[in-house]
Amino acid sequence: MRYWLFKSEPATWSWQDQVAKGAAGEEWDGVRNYQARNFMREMSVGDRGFFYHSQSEKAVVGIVEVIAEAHPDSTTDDPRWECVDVKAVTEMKTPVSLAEIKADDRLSDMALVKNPRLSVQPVSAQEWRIICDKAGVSP
DNA sequence: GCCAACGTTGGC
DNA sequence: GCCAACGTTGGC
Repeated sequence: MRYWLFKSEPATWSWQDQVAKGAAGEEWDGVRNYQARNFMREMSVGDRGFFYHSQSEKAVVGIVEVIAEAHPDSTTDDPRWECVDVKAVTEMKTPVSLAEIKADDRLSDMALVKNPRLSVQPVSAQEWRIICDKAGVSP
């Protein structure tokens, strides 16, 4: 199983919206970036991902699970764009802020820090554990 | 609201 | 295939 991070503007698609979809989940549509799309193509059902709120909040707020592998993005006719489906799994007891992530030397290699514009990115098993620990949830 | 960084587009 | 222009993103 691999770990990922999904970034979303809460005004467009928030953690609360994701939770409201329940076990049925929702497609992670709207990605129009090749790097992000390629990461989604690498995902398998059962992979876990952090749900990150960009803009005003700038914090990891929850954990989602991949429930369908990459398929055409229903919001466009352009066959280049694909997306996976994810469902909400766990809400962070304590959201982990970007400032907190930047302040931790062990997390300095994260794409979130190095390439903040990449909307879907991989997370190492170690980074996963560290952030879950900060969030007060089990990995 | 501003600005820097980055990715994409289109002309050559 | 290169590069300039442009649009978008996201942190501050």
